[in-house]
Amino acid sequence: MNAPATIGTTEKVADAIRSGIRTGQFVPGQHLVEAELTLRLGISRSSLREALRHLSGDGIVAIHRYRGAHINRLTRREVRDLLEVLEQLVRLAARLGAASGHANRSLMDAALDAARRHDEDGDHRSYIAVRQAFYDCLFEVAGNRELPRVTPLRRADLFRAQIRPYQTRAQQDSHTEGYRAIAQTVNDGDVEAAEAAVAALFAQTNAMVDELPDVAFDVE
Amino acid sequence: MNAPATIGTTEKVADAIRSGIRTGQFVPGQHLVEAELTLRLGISRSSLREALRHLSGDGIVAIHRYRGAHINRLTRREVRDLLEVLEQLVRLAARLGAASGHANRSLMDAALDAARRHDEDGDHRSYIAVRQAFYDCLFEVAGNRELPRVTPLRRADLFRAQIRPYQTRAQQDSHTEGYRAIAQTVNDGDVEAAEAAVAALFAQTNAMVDELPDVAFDVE
DNA sequence: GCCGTCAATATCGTCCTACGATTTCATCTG
DNA sequence: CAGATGAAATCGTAGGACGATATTGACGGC
Repeated sequence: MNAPATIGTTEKVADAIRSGIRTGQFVPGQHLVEAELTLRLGISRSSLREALRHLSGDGIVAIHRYRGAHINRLTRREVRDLLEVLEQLVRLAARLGAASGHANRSLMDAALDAARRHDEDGDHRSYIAVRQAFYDCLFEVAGNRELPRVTPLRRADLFRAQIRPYQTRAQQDSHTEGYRAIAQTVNDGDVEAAEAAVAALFAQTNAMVDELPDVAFDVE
Repeated sequence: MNAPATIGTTEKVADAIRSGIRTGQFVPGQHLVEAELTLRLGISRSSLREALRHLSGDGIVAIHRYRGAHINRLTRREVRDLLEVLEQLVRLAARLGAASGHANRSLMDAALDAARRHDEDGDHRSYIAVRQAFYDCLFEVAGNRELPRVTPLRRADLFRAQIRPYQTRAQQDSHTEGYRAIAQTVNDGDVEAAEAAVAALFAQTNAMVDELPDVAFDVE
């Protein structure tokens, strides 16, 4: 009864754009012309505009009156602010997950498996899958249903898309390893270690942001 | 250049509904019939639907396919989850605000003034104004622009609306005093005291939630 | 050659109508 | 009274229309 009986056009379109950002089909800063998108996606303008309005609420697209919608492109400062908030929420999730002893071991195991698989093939697509699976599991284990709603993961996808050209394979692996460390400590039920693992991951990410060139970000 | 040149219909409608929730014009659980709202607000169905889609992103209204939109009504558990997340974000804001020594004293002073004014007249409308002003100031002082975006304050408004009939004047005053304490500690630049003040406020709110009757919440 | 003005064009914002899809609800039947 | 049934209400999506505004490129003055 809680399952969405059928999926609506608006959601499909929003998902298409969101996943398009992750796959590189849409690039941050890109202008989204309504007429073109309605043709490409085979939908009406009404549905498209509803979807864009939905995405603008998540901070994924920005809508300027009479200038239309474009995929957001974050400034360095926006990224820093985003990471600062994200860290708190992920830390809370890790804390809750570690504290709930009866946690779904199997879920985190799945994330660990995904991480291992990533180590093997090392594709960018699999990196995305690992990230997605990791956070899904973490929120599931945390058991707080508000958390996935407010956590700006989709907005963080923008950041991921922006830095992709400048991210080395080593950095990616290191990041995945960070996920693994968090999953491990959460699984062990070690609250303090879990929080420390989250802090370490974000410290690393923040350091990377500091080293990235200006061109990776939008101008102030 | 960063100012929204003109305000669009969609935003106006969304604001109307949001403020309608705060003023009691719309009540949690209420079914929103498109035809009626378009008449009441004097807008087209397209604009209304865009606004509703926007609000659904904030978790203020829920949209079920072919059954329309209704103002969300939170369960006790949803409120607990919401408060848990909210506390972390407000704590971050307080920490940042207290740490940034050069903070806008005048802003927090305004919040304090509002709180004092509330103590005098004690109207519910002024309570809302205090709350709004307090959080606006806090986020301003914190200086993190992602914070106001993710903080589920609008969703907390739903909670406020639900518990209004069960909240005593003393509880309201106590809550306002909590705002005052946070503002004070942030103004003083005392990071630890600020975090403690936030924790105290939420401990109090959580205790209140535990004591509220079941009828104040939506059924599981 | 550079800069401001101005018209043409592209695009958006809003309103409107239409119609199939689905739920809701009163009614009928056994 | 339970379940079937059909009408009404409501929603979801499509598509067209038109004014409003931003963008672009041409034009002329300096």
